[in-house]
Amino acid sequence: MTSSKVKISYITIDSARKATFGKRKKGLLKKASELSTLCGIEASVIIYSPYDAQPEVWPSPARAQQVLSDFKKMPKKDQSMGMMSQKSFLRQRIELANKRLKKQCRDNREKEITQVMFQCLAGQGLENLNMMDLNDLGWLLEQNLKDIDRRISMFPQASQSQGYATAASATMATPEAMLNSGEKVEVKSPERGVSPETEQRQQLIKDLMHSPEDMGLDSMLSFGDNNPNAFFP
Amino acid sequence: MTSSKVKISYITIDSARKATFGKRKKGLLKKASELSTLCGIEASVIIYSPYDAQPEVWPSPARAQQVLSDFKKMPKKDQSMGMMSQKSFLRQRIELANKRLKKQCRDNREKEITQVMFQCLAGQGLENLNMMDLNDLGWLLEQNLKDIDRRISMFPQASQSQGYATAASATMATPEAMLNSGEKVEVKSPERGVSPETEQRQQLIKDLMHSPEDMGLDSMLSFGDNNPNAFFP
DNA sequence: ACGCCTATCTATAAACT
DNA sequence: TAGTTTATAGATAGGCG
Repeated sequence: MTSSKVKISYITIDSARKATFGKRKKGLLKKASELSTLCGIEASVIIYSPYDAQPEVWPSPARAQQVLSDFKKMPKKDQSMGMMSQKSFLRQRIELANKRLKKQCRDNREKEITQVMFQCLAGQGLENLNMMDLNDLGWLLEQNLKDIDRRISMFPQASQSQGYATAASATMATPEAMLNSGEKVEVKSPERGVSPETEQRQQLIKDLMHSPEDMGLDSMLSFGDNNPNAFFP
Repeated sequence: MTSSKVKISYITIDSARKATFGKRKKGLLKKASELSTLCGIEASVIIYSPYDAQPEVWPSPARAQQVLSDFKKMPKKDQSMGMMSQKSFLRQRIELANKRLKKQCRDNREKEITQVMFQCLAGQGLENLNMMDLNDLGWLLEQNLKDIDRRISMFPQASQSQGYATAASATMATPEAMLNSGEKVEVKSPERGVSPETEQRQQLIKDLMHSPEDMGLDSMLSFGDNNPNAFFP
């Protein structure tokens, strides 16, 4: 059992080095988490080793990045002030956290509605949706249509063969109208049967989608930064 | 004398929290450095607290950033490979370190010569310059002149008086030529201290300077990541 | 190689200056 | 309030199964 004072220098024996690495990594992360908890501060540890495929990042890549970008965003004045009061420091952090939370909520909502949209495309109908969902769905469709229009307008001489895409945009370009008339009624009485409009639209959409799987429809319709690996792309 | 088992939860007493913070921060950084040394790995710790104006970043902002950007630059294949051998891991790191060193050398050389140029403008004359410096100075002047020409040509009716304030700060572009002569020797000892050549050159430059102490020449000539603000510009 | 154990070393909470 | 001391909790090196 450990007798010598443990010299801190590179361990040449592979197995011993790996063992030590495992233990000490664990210890370091624990210490970091304790410090963070005890003092209510933000901290981050990055360990980049050949033993792990990905670098170990505590508490998470996103948090680590956040700490940095938050700091960058802070007004110069605060940065140079000798020491913030604990209070203003915490307030600062709370504000930023709230901001992030809001953004997260927005993104989640967007993903949710995107799901709904695909369900509709798959023929689920809009009957079970409430007002808010319909509103958001409308918004989402609008955004997507704008995007489609923009893309179409990039072809200076759209030939007939692209006709369906154009038609799609032309036909669907009135999501507000869609929501304003027939749909709202449905919201009030969700139990009602499928309206003619809905069926018609479903058919239209199905017709419009020659082969939904082969083209990157996903990438065309999704937006926002869905990349969970933004930190290590 | 510590008796209780120390619950890990936010310390409400300000003074105690601050004291603990100081101790534990120190401990954490020590642990990190030990881990890094013992296992020959790259690690980084970021501590963002109201007690320090700047976030504490170990071993240095630049290193921290480097670890991340190095990783990003790695080919996908290596990232997904379960575990690199220690050897290839180290080779990878050495390559990247060398690359950085080369760039640093280039940048330093450029700054050196820029200094020389200003000395000349201040009337020091060219007597004390050796062949290499003269060559590089020539190159730098050429670059600056080209830049000036380019800028002038952007004014349809350029007046004479746009002058060299613009030119001075512009064009710090990468001179391939600079790499070819003396610099390569230094590359062989990556991460290490300042080589004799560099020292010699530093002396040369200092001799050329009116007042060596008033301008941060050292910081300009030194290698590695001495810039504490690089991470948080 | 992997996990468990325990003697020993290290970090640090609390007391004290 | 900050630095120093000291007793103890916690981390871990090396041994063993």
